[in-house]
Amino acid sequence: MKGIRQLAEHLDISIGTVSRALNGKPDVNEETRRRVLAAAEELGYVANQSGRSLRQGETKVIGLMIESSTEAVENADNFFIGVTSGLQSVFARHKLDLVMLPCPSDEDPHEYLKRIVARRIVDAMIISNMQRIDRRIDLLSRAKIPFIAVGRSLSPGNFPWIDLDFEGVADRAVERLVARGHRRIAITAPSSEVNLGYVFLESYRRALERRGIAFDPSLVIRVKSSEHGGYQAAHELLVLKERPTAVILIYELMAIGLYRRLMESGVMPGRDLAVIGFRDAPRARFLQPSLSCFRMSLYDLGIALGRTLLANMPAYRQFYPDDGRNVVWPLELVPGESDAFDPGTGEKEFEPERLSFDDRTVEF
Amino acid sequence: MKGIRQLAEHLDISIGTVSRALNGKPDVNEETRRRVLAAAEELGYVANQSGRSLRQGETKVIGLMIESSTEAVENADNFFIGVTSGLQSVFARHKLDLVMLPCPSDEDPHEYLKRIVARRIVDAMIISNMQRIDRRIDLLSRAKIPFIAVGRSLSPGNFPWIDLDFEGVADRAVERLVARGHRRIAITAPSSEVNLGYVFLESYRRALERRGIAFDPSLVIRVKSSEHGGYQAAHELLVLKERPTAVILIYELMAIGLYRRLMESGVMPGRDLAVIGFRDAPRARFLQPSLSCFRMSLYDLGIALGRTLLANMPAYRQFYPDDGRNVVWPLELVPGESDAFDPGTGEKEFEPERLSFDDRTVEF
DNA sequence: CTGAAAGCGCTTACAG
DNA sequence: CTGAAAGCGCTTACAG
Repeated sequence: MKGIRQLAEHLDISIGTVSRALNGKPDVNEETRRRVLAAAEELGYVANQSGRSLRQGETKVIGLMIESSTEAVENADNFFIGVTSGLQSVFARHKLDLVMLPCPSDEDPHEYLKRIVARRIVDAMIISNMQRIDRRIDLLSRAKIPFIAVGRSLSPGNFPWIDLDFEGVADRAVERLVARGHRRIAITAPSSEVNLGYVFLESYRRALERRGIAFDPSLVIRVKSSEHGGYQAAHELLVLKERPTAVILIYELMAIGLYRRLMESGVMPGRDLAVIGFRDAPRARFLQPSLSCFRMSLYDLGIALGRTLLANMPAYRQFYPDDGRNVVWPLELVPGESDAFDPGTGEKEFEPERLSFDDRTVEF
Repeated sequence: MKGIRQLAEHLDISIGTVSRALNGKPDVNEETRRRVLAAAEELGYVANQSGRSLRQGETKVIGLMIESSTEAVENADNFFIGVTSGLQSVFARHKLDLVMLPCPSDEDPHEYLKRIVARRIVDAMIISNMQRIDRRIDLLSRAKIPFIAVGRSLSPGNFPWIDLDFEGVADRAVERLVARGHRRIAITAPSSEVNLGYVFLESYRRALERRGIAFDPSLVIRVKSSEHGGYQAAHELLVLKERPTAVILIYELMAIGLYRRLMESGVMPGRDLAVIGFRDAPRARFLQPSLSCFRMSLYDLGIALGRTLLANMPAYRQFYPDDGRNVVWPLELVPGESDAFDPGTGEKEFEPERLSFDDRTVEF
């Protein structure tokens, strides 16, 4: 089966009628529609997207830009594939397809996006990994391509975004640690210009301030946002002259590297150092002792992103009258054992289970 | 800037000449070309892809289908993002763009692919997660869409694929373990119909046979190919009446869950049970004791996939005369500490470093 | 309810 | 070397 013309000839009707039948237009005889649908199904006809797009001026495709730099990939930890399901469940209602657009690591993200946008491959974009100043916002605004950003940016202009509640995370983490008596609380921060690093650090600083604790720049450990960065962060903590009694991590995977480096030095998270992680990545769930961290539903975030994006597209706005913009997405604390260390007594508050390899419960 | 017409009017020449200049056709005055290129750059003109595709009958887009079922996602562990870089480096030479097409988890992968193919969104496909019988092969062959599969399948017909060397992995793992005196060697296998499970299991069976060891079905542990599956696998190993002394894992992330469950029972990999893992996932690198496993370059695999795919596309075949099909991709053994256990003496061969939390090297 | 025709933005024989 | 024109496969006013 080639095109609509062949299908029309096969049915001995005009292509216009075939098109109308296929697209559910009301002014088609039901019997005709039935025949058309049956023939299309039988012959496996599906409209060529280029033809449709050219005529309609829209592609029915929405792009999710993914940075494939090593660091971004490490961080992602399936963040995007998780969000994807939620996005698709929204888009499916409107027969919109989602494609993930990986920016080659040797190409400038701005140039890549420019090319994709100019070629009109997609009707709208979802961008993430927002930088402190992110020129992509200006690019998309000028090109009048609807978009939504996963994350805020200092770049001027109003634009729709949804960001994680870094303020809430930092505040609750500090609150929890201070309640246990911690005063020297370190924090990790990304070494790049990614905006969330600034937001998180500023939130941490304010959380300390609210509790009358002076901000100490030496307790801000700048490392790559990766497992290896976590390893490095632990190393830097261990060599600090005045060591902190607690550390708050950014990025889900840092905890794994941090644990490893600490344990190499015989420092046990939750016993010798309180650790609070960020998002509970699937990988991190297997850490021992269990990590106190924050949880969110990637699926629900995907739905919110999808709805907010569509609410910003003229053709779909009507379906999402209540979906505005600029949501701060809450995360829920998942208490674990990693922050049980009490700096006052120098002891942990409770005995984490199954810590020692000698605590055998099955004879082998 | 809208279309080529506006650009042509601005330059006061015909759209045909603009098109030829932009597309590097030889029959264009160099001065004219220079002017066209400059104006396009200045006005930010890029050809509308739908127009091109419709006229040329090709989209210059290659799709990488991704299954977003929970299990597939868990397994992926950034496998695809790793391969993506290699693919893009090949495609970039031909101005081909790569898009990742995530199949919604509630949609049948076959139907999804059918829709994508029929809509002519891509010129060629890369498919993976091959099933024992995989109807997508037939679908793509019939539709005459060039494709390459990451993985073999029993489905009939010749088709290009590249698969990992499961035979080599199984054989070297068994060889290594047998050399250390193991006779009861368990293996994990996926509980699904994914073809690599069958290939791996058969390879393991033959590897045992070559060394005169009887195949024992009770030593085949069927679990989900995920961290949690690894956890379950360890559990099943622990309750076996006649316990194995070694286990070979499939899928990169299983090791993490397996380690956890073993340690909960005081069973130390490398000391009480020999463990050999599959691919050295970034996550698994942080395991203690270090995992003996197999390594490969995802980037190089991506390049090979890209070249082999293009060698199967009429328009690009000429550039890749030497790239055939059906490569079995080798993996390299990375010896670790996890298979140091000697079943004869019941002792490990060497003391894995930094195993005990009491082996402190830094005072805290 | 249906058909004939225009036209979306391109590329490419073809004529000059 | 350039321009005018055809046509890729659709959808959609428009006429009947």
